Amino acid sequence: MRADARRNRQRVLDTAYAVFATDGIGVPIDEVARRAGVGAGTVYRHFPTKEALVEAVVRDRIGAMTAKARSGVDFGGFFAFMVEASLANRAVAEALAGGGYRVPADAEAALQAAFADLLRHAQRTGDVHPDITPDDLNSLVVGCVATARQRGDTALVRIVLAGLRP
Amino acid sequence: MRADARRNRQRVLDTAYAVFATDGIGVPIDEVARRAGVGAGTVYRHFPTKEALVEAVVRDRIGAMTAKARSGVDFGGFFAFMVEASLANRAVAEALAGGGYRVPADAEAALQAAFADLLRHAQRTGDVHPDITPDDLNSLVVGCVATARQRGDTALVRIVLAGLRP
DNA sequence: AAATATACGGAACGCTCGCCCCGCTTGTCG
DNA sequence: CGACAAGCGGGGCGAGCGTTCCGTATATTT
Repeated sequence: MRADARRNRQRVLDTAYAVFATDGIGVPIDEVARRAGVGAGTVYRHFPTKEALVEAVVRDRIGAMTAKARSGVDFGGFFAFMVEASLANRAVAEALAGGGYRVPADAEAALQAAFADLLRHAQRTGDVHPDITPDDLNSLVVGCVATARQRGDTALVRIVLAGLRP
Repeated sequence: MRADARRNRQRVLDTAYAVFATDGIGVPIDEVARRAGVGAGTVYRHFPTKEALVEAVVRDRIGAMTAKARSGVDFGGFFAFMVEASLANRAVAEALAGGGYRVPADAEAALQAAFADLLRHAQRTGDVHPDITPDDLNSLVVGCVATARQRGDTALVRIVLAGLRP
């Protein structure tokens, strides 16, 4: 691959990352191209569809979340981290909520598996009610993100965590 | 106003009510017109913009919620009712979440006032933690709706209500 | 029944946006 | 340096949607 091509690809990716985080997945590709200082055709040469570009960005973020879950944080801390990350990145919030674009299945599965491990541990130590399932958690994260987005803070995560106690 | 005009207006309103409830605010006006058995021009004669039509529908639903809040239900029951109503009516859920179209200010204010009264009472009787504010509630409803929509049930409302206890 | 205002349907317009195409530029390699 | 492939920009196409327009139809009034 030619050097300028690789450079442009990275520029597009970085720009898309920033733009999608701020303005969400709805921004036109032309706008991403403009801010990256390239033509729309260049974007489409590197990412065959808009969805492919979104997926590249979201996959990266979900991967970072999974890594965080494996880094030794506790359950509550990770829950708060996910909500904060979604608040800081609108594209992630929209993808998790299932609005149109989907999170790549394998990345989502890895995240959920990591989250489920944290949950199991928290249930063993008595911090979380034993009836809660991993599925419940995903829904709760979506709800907390919606709440946090509307308010601009994550204060209400505490309420949910309090409700999860045995 | 001519008799057929009044009839058509009602048909459009009823159809919009059903279509927006099922498919959300995103459905094209042409689709509403088609299902109502009228032309698009007829819709626009009775409702100058799409937003006006949406507002008419949403205002009605918010009004029904406010009436429910004044009907003597308790706090938890009303909270669950709001979430269920939003789950049953996608347009309401989207309007409350602030996605694009706005709830008419006066209708929203009336609902919030009614909800705040219920909250105060619940706090006096010791069912809800005294630090919770009416604003917190609105956010929580949005979050619970997002959760409920993703899962298709409202089981997780209990978790939030549990977290609200003193 | 004739006259008139009112309402109707749906084609058409303008705009946005995802995506494609093609003439030109630029990096790479002998 | 020269030839050639690889890459680039941005105008253009088609689809979807909100909104408008106007020739036709119908309710109302006398």
